[in-house]
Parts: sequence; structure tokens; C-alpha cells
Amino acid sequence: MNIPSKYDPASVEDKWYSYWMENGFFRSTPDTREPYTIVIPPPNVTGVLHMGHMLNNTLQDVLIRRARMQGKNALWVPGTDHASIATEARVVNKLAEEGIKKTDLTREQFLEHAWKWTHKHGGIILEQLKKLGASCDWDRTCFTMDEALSESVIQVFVDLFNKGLVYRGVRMVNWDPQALTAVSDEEVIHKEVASKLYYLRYKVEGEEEYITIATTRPETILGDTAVCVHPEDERFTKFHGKKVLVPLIKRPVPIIVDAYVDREFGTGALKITPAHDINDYELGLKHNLESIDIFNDNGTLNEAALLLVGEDRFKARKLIVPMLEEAGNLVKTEDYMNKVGFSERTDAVIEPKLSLQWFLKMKELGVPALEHVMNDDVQLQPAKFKNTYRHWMENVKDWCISRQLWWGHRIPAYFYGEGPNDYVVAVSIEEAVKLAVEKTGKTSLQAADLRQDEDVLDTWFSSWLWPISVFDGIRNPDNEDINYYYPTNDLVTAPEILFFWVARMIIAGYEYRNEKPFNSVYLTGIVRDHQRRKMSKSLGNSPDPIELMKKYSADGVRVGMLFCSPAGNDLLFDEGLTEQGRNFSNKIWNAFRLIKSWEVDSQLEQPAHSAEAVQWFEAQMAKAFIEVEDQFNKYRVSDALMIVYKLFWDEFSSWYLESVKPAYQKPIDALSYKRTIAFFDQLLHMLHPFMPFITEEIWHLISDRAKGESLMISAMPAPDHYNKVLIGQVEAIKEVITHVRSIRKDKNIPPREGLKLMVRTSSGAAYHSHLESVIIKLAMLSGVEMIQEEPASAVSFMVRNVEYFVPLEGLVNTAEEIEKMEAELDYTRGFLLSVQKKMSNERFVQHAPAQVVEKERQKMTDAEGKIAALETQIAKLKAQA
RNA sequence: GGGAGCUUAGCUCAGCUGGUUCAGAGCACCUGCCUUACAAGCAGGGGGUCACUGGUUCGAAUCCAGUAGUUCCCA
Repeated sequence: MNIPSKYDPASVEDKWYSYWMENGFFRSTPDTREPYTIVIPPPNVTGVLHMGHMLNNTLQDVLIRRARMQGKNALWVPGTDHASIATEARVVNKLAEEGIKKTDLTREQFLEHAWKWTHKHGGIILEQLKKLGASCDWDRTCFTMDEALSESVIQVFVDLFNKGLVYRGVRMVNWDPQALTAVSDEEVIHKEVASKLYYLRYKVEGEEEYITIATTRPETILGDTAVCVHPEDERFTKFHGKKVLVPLIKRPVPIIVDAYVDREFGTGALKITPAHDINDYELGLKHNLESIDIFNDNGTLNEAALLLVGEDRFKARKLIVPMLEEAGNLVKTEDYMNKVGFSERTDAVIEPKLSLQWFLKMKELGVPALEHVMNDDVQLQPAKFKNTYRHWMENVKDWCISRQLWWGHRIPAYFYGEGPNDYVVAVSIEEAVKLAVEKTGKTSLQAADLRQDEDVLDTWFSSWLWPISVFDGIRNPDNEDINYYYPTNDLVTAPEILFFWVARMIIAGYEYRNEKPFNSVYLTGIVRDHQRRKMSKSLGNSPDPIELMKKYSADGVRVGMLFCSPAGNDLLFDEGLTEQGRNFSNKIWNAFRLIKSWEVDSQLEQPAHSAEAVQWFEAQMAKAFIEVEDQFNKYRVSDALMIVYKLFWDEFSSWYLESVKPAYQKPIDALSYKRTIAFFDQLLHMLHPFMPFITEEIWHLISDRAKGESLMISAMPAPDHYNKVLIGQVEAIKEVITHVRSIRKDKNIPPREGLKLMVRTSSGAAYHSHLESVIIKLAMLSGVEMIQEEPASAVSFMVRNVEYFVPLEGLVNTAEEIEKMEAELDYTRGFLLSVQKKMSNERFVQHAPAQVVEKERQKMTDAEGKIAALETQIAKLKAQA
């Protein structure tokens, strides 16, 4: 058979993905098995795959494939999120390119465009996930704006409203003047910005005195309604109860006193603009100040500003400074670093703004969600995030759930009049008419008389139901799916959305199922480049995942991602790691090629070295299975992979295969062949969750398989014990072999030239003679001989107190040998001294556990034996010289 | 300003309830090999006062306190 020496993934990956799909291996329906469920964190419907998705979904696929092979009924539910702000922004941009303004369209027309866009681009990302090998049940693909999910959202809103938890109110919100919508606190990103601090003096009314304040936003003075000083600040006592004139517009405003003012900052006097600063707003409420809103929704100044009407806020800032200077109000300007809030979605500077919004009361709802995370009913992996979580939940604020957008779930509130409370909340307009009639007594009210709220709900208000709504558990709370699959097992997501999403899902879970949505949350790190910069489109430092998979194969990229992804730590992605992943594929491929090239001779007896190697590898592999299981239980997927990687590369390829490998063009015995194939088969099982494609390919090539058989649905071996003693013995003979190889290299002896190894045991040290034939084979020896007297002219070494000699006539440099041994003797003496010191310390012998003391005693006798052996050898060598 | 975390080899990180699995892994590096499975490879090898200072202890990378640097979250 002629198999190429390089594995070619391109021809393999699509073939097996189709095979899996055709056979319905990804599908799941409730049955009597234990379920294992993951719901995907739904990516934005119009998004494209980035490195964060790659990491996230690789992890999910590893978990789900492993669970499936462990005999669980594994279900991974895929889907997408409508992402109102992001998607609407894209649609607006696209329309703008076509010369269409959103304001020219009706809501219905705009939504038509948005749906078209969604259908065109939606699902691209899901197709990309298939390339990665994601074993989702695609028949269950959900979208947050599917009918069932939308109805669930509306039903929940109505329910929460009826429970008195949803309310409408005027609040200071984070206004995005570009998207023209309020955004939640969590969607505001604070960044340090170099700006200026302007010192402005306000004339005291009726006097020739001035109060100087400092501000970074001079344009907002037009909305000032007070100046505030600290009550105990003596500099200002004389002004208490007086008024100052706002510069330029000369509006008299009161000087108020409040301990809120930081006397040390700026001048110790603070201008108060309740409409445009959250702290000022609070003070305004406390002191009954007027609130003057000087901005339009798009960030330009309105009539209330009196000056610079129609100018953008940043232009107004530039323009007002010279005006203030001319009027004699500008005292000085300083450079200043301050934190400014930016919109996560549009990057516009957030404007604090008073507006009428819908809110959800969070305090009460949050109680079980906090409790069940703190007591580990819901486990955060890694647990360090519990602190952060608690901090947030203990300080949770009401959630502003309305957005001034069209793309999303429209708020089901229907107004029948102009009053602030002239509305009803209902799941449908028919229901709303009924309620409105009831509420008003006006039996003549009809659907046409009602006007639905224009706003839509925050996207997270639908995704917080995701683990329930994908199983239709809101509308049909007792259906078979939700009863079987919920709560789900693991959620894999980024810590950045711990509060946006994870916390709220937990809240919704307890509110609507009286049960957690998932057992564990695996928080992945952020994918960064090797300079620790976050990977982003704007920096251009993110590789295209699809290109990466083309270059290094899906398996290679999966392995590359996992190599650098300890849970909760950011990962520094490096293309070198995907290369390592690809190289690993190749290694597996070549091991397969080797085995496949063997010819079997059933007449042949199994050689001793093969029998020994088989026994040993069986133990070594069982050990690895047990360790992998342990790592998975700790969600240390990266470490689990490393165990498999080393098992395959070092133990299996470098030690085991080299031991059983027949000489060139010689056949192998049937028993060794059979065992080797069986080992390979098990290794493929172990590897499959990480590298599904190459393992499936080889699994089909290595033995005859029936139609419809697949590695992905075959059972994962689960040994529960292994021969620890044997593994320890093999570790010792590996050292022996390495020593011999090293001597060979030092002395430049070609591999063909057989060396003789002599062994001397004393003081009870054990030489593992049953493993001798492995030593002979791998160290390429001509023979092994047990001796009493050390031979003349030999290089020697010690492994675990057994002395080994390689006689090398004419090649031994006696002086060098002596030097080497004396160095080792020195070290061992020092070591012995430190142990003796410990043993002669009575407090150690008394306080330390007996086991520890016993170990120390053993070390002492070992070292003593070693010293004795070295001393006699050195003496002998010296006598010769 | 408040809170949390991190600091171990050139890089990325393991080291759980203090004691030979204690100074480890992978990559990178150095040396020699195109040895018929694999140069995307094989064999051999060199790297670290465990940030600093003090404390607890018979014993500290590990526990405690402080210092410095660094990252993140919240305001």
C-alpha cells in the first residue's frame, strides 16, 4: 500500500462531516440514557467567525464529543442571536450605502430590509462552525427572533410586569447619540482620555466676587442649575445662601452646600448640571434643583441651551471656550486625564441623559442567583470569578431593558391615552384591548385606538431565556425536551459577559424553572496576540479562522487553540501552536503508516521485547485514561490534551512502537500486531474529542468497519486501575537506555556497532531483568552480562543504585571518568549531609509524619550505598591510571 | 477612589489541604543525525535565589504580613 507521508486533511474533513450528518450522529431526542446538554452562546446572526468563537466552540465540541463517547445522550443546541444594536447598525450602514436613510422608512419597511439582511448573512457563522467540526444538532437550530422564542420573551415581559417587577420611569441613562438609543451600564466602556480641565469663574449675583469651578465639559454650563460647595469649606462660607450667574447666559442659580463635594479636587467648588451628569442628577434630586436638558438626542445643542443651538456637543465645546475667555470667565486651562464612557457597540461617547425607559427591578430576582452560585449549585470555572460575581450581584441595579431601536422584540405595552400611565401590557393586541376596556371602562376602545410602545427590548432580555426557550420551556413548561435536557450541563463562554448574560440566565432559570440553567460555567480567556493585545478587526491582528483551517487543518487549529487555553486565563494565540497541532496530526498519520506497512507472519513467536512492551504500554495507557478523566473533571482541557499528546508522541511512538517494530522488511508476529492495532484504536478514542477528523479517518482505515459505524459514537474506554510498579520499572530502564545512547553519542559510535552492557547490583538494588530485551533492542546492545568485578576500560553510570558498565577498549578517558564520578560523589555526599542533618534533628523526627521520616531514612541508605559504590570505582580507576 | 487577581526557565503556564512526583511541562534554544513511519522528523543536551522583605514552622515556591510591579472589574 502506498500511503503519502504527509497527511492531507482537505480530502478528509468534508467527507467525514457529511458522513456524520447523513447518519444523524449529532441528533438527540430524549430517551432513557443520562442527558448531557450544552446550549451554544448564540453568536450574532450576521457575524463572522473570529478567534474567540474558535476557542469557545472547540471547547464545547470537545466536551460534547467526549460525553457522547461516554454513552451519554449528548445534545449541543446551536443558534444565533438577533443582536439588536449591532445588526440594526449594520443594516443602517448598508442602507446608507444605497442612499436610503432610516428616517425615510417606516418601521415595517425597515424591518423588511433587516430580515432580508438576516436571511442573507444569518447562518454564515454556523456554516463556518461546521468546518471546525462542531457536532451540534442542527435540526434544533434556534434564532432569538424565531416565533417560539419571541413569544417566550413577550410572555416573560408581561409576566414580570404583572408581578410588579417591570416599571417605566424617568432615569438617567447612558445615551448613545449615534445609535440614538439608551444602552445598559454594562455596555459602556470607560477609557482614559487626555482632555482639559477648564477653570471658570462665576460672578456672585450683586457682588464683585467670583467663585471658580473646574470642569472638563464647559459646554454643559448652559444647563447649570446650581454651584455646590462643601459646608465646612471656609473659603466659601461667605457665599452660603447667595446666587451666582452662569457665564454667558447670566442665569442666576443658587449656591448650595453638600458634603458630596471633594474639597481637594479642582477649586473645591462644583458646577451642577442635573440633566447631564449622574452625580449632579442625584444632587439635583436631593436639593430640588431644576433640570435643564440642553442636548438633542443626536448630541447637538437644543433651544434650552440658549447659545450654540444646533451645534454638536464637541464642536460646542471648542466654540464656547473663546467665548468664555472673551467674557472674562476663563481663568485657566490644564491638561487632565479622565475616564470617559464609550458605547460598546458604536464607540460614541456616552451622554448621560434623562429619559423615559422601561426597567426591571433586579434586587429581589437576584437573590437566588447569588445564593446558588456562592454555594456551588452553579459552579464557575475557575472559581476565582465567584468574587467578582458576588460583588456585582450584591450591588445589582435595576436593568434598563428598553432600546430605541426597531430590530428586536417590540415592547408589548399599548397606550390608549396621553397620560404617563395610560397603557396596558399584554401578549397581544386583542388581549390589550380587553385589558384597556377593563381599565378605563370605555367599551368602545378598539385595536385601532391603541398605540404600541415604539421601543424594543434589550437583546439580553431574550438571550437570558436561551437555555429555557430553545426547549420551548417558557410557553410549554412541562414539555418532554425541557424536562429531559434542562438543566443543561456546561456553559462555555467568555468572562466579559458574566453579568450581561450568565448572571441573568441564572436569574431567569430560578424565576421560570425554579432550577439552575446549567451545572457549570466554563469561562474561557480572551484571545490575544503574542503582544497581549486583544485580537480585533481594527488592529488587524486576528488571523482569519477559515484560512487557518485551510492551512493547518481543522484538527490542527483545534489543537493549537487548546494548547494555549487554561480556563479563565487569557490565551496568547500564536500561529506556531496551530503548526504544532498540524505536526501532531502528521505524527499520528505516520504512526498509522508504520503499522499499516507491517506484514504479519502468524507462524512467528512473539519476541520477548514485544511482550514486555505490550504489557507496559497497556499500563501506561490506562494511566493516561485515568489522568485525562481527572483533568476533565477539573475542566482542565488543555492539560488533558497535553497528557494525550505526550502519551501518543513519547510513550507510544518513541518507546512502544520502537520496541515492537520489526527489523526492516521483516514481518511482525500476529499477537504483537493485534495488540498494537488495539492500542491504536484506543488512542484514537482518546484523541477523537480533540481531533475528530483525522481520528475518524484512521479508525476506518485501520480495521474493517461496517457501514454506518463511526468512532464518534463508539464507547470511550474507562479503565480504573493500572500497573504502577511496571511503569516505574520501565522509567528506570528508559534511563539506562538514554545513558547508553548518550555514551554512543559522546564516543561517536555508529548505531550499527553493538555495545555490551554489564550490570552489577549490590545492596539490594533491583535490576529489572524481565525488561532486559527491551534494553537490548532500544539501546542496540549486543548483550547484557551480570558481573561482580568492574571491567577494565569501561564507561560507567548508575541508575537507582544499580551500576552499569559499557566496556570500550581504547575509547575510555580514565581521567575524564574519574572527574565525572568525583563530581557525582561530591553531589551525593552533600545530599547525604542534608538528609543526615534532617534526621539528627529530633524535632523533625518527632513532628514529621512517620511516612516522611521513613522516606528520609530510605534516602539516607540509598545515598550511602551510592557513595560506597562510587568510592570503590574511583579507587579502581585511580589504581589503573 | 473601591474590589479582585497575578509575579516560577527566553516565552506561555502546572505545581491541590506546607515534607523526593519539587523545582516541572510544552514551545523556543544548543549539538549531532536525510538511521526506509514521520526533517511537519530522530537522538542527546543546557536553562530558574520560585518578584522583594520580614514572620509562622523541625521544614516554605506553597501559609501570614508588608513592599514593588502588573492585569482586570466597579465607580
